[in-house]
Amino acid sequence: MSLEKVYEPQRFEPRWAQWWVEARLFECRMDAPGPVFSLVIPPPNVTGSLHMGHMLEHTEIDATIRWRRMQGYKTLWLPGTDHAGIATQMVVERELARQGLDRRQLGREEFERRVWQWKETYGDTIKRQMIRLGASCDWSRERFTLDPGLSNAVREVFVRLYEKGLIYRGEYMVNWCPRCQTALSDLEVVREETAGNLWHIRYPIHGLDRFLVVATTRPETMLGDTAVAVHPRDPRYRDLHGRTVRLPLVDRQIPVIADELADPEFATGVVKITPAHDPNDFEAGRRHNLPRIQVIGETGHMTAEAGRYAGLDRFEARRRVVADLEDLGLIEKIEPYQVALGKCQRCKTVVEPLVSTQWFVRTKPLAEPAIRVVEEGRIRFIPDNWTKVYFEWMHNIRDWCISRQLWWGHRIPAWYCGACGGTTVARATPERCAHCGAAALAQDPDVLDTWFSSALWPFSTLGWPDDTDDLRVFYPTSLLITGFDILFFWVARMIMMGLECTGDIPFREVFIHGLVRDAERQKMSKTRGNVIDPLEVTEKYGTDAVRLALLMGAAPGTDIVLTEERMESARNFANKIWNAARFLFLNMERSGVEPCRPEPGPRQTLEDRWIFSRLARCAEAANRALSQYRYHDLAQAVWQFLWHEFCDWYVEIKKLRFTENSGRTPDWQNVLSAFETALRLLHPAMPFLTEELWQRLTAGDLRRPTSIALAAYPQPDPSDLDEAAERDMALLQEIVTAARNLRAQMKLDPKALIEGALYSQNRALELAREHAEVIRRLANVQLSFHEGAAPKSEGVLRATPEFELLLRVPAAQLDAHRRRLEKEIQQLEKVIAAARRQLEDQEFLSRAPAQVADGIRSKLAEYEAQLAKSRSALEALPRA
RNA sequence: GGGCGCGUAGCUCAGUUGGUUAGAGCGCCUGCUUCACACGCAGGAGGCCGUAGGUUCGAGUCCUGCCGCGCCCA
Repeated sequence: MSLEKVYEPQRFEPRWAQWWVEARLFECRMDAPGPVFSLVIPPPNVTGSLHMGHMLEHTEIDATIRWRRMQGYKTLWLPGTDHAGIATQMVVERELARQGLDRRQLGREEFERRVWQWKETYGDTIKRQMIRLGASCDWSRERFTLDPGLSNAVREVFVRLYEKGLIYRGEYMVNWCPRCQTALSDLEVVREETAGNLWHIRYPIHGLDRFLVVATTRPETMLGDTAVAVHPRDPRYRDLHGRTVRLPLVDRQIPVIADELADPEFATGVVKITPAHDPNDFEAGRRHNLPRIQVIGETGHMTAEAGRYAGLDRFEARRRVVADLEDLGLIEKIEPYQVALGKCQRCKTVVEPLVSTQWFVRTKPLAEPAIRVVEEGRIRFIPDNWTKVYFEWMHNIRDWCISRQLWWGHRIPAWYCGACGGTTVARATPERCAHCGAAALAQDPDVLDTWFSSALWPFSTLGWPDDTDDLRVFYPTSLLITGFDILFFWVARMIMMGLECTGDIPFREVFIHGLVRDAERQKMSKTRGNVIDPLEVTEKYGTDAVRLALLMGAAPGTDIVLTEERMESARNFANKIWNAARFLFLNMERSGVEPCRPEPGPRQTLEDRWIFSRLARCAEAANRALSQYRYHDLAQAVWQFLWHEFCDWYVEIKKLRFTENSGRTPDWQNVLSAFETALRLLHPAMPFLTEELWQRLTAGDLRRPTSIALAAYPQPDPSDLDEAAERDMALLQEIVTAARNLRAQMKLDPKALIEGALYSQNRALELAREHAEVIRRLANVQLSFHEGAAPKSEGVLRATPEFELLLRVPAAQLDAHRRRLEKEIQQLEKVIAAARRQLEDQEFLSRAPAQVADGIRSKLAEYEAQLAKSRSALEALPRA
């Protein structure tokens, strides 16, 4: 029965983690009662492993879902993983490269087989880690984006959108990653400010002995220029409209066109137009019917169109082009220039804008209803400022490139006819071309953007497009908890797809959590080497401690700073609770009390009335905090209650009440009931510790639920609130603190029982007399009690509006006390002056609510009384 | 360039609709091997709430400018 002296979470956390899964505690039964609360996990990358960001996210989700479950909701937390196309393919390709293999050598089928193999080997890592960390999800409903059901949903959506004209195929400029060999969506390109140059190049004007100087950050693309543009109203160049210039190095005559793309303010005001290698130029090329000359190929090497530069890497080509231009005297100048380089999110290779044929989602029609549901408040973002970010993006949304030149993912369900060239899009692999009936069909080799399947996650995981029980019961889901970094990637797209496919919103609330940072407020990243491994610190401090450390910092709208100190301090809290329990168990044995059903007894004492009143307030705060995703408030509320109210005062006072072989007294009933309730309040934040202690504490209760996770979450009972008890207790605490304070000031021997006297003409006197034992125990002071004011005799006096406390001490070391009194008097004079000034202010009196003025008046009276007492305490002080 | 946000104790952050001596955790100082806990107990120090104005009887809280920092989008 007895506990180890120190909290050692490693001894019990793995055991409960395993039991929770084996006992299938968190699998949602369809016949479970209560209102529904459902949530799908933001699916982690199947081949990845858990990092601190996941742990924060899962801790917040888990706290919320455990709370709802305890409140009696029918709860579902649906777990699963994402196939993460590019990332996973990269990992496996790297592995192949180590064996000297290339996916092209293996062929598509064999490569896919290898990736699946990889998934089987490493795909469970995340799951195992989540289980270890206590995530209370329903593993019977675990999903993977490439599961047959989910793949079916992907096809269904693709076909539907294609048939509605919301998915189309076309030749456009896309972001191409030369390393990954695939197109990327705009979102998958990250901009990085990089030091570069602005090269000013002279283009000889045909028929004139002049140059037109263009400025560019990418000189190698000049080989593909098919025009130069000036602003139509730029007076400097008006005479040149319609002329041509000779493109150096390639000797091609290209027109000078007038287009607003040219910014007269920027550099020379002349811009070269390379329709095949720049999105703006691509559009300009269309406007002016310019040819597109592709000089850079898919691997980032120059094409045959680049003439003598053909075959060179694009950056090498840049050096050569610049050198050659310099030799020709065609470089006017080179200025240093900051460029926002687009890089591949995955591999950081500089992205090459290329024209190619890809599949796109027409987003505008999907965005409109998705904007409306947020405007109407049917979906709510928390914190609210994300709403604006969402609107901003949605209003400026661009079509979404969804095809990827990868082998790992959902194959695009489109077939091209070898006979008529027509496209057949179908749910099931078609036998014949839908247009000409020919059997010569070849499926599009590409796969879909991973986010396409992620966008369906809230309903594809529940069985859509079939009309399943799960879908009917759990959709729309109640909540989504995720990070702001995937607000556009994922959240916005889920809303669009949810509305389009199911006709309903995918979730009602979206809580956006912060980023986990290190002690220097740096983002945690592998490249910085400042990552904290969740499993490692969990091993060191305990899962509960790491969870609490995360929650303590998780104020909505702020990032979370996670340091060793914080985890240590949370671990100390766990140890405190552990030892409080240890103390109770030791004393239960002495008193002959068995673990049993905790039910409160009659409240005969002040401390009992007080603790249940405080407990009710704590329950109120905890429930409110959880309902508003204010996890730091939850942590703060239970911490304050358990440590600074329950342990520091309540248990200390109860030490007076416990006697040997007393049996189950009302004191015991109340202590155990209060502690058990507090454990339930704490459970969503610290599931392991609370389960361990609760199981032991209630072992004798045959009617209890099998786990604290299934016990009721405490709801505040207004009848527990006891203002009088709280006032009395506060007064008693003030007396004890005053005595301790004086003792410390006087540097008295902590072990010596000191004589003292308490003077008061109100409640404090009676209260202190009734609780003389408590004061003696907590302050080591033996008091006598007197009505009225303290005499101006010798002694150190602590004066409050309610009482004066006098301690008899040797007339030494009084200076510190004198200084303290003088400072206190000074401070009081200051606030009294301020209060008086305010009360004499006619404008304040006439405009401020009477309540406020009265408040200040009574405060002033208090200050004045206090001042008088502090003065007399100072006078009473014997001269040293 | 456009947008969003932040600046409160040495550090990290709370501060609900403007109102009564501005709070917490960590750190710091002093004293304690008090029969649950030194991962502890008790006491204490420390803040012109970035800056300059404005609104108001009253501003950490609302408005504007400035300084510094961060993020997102082009």
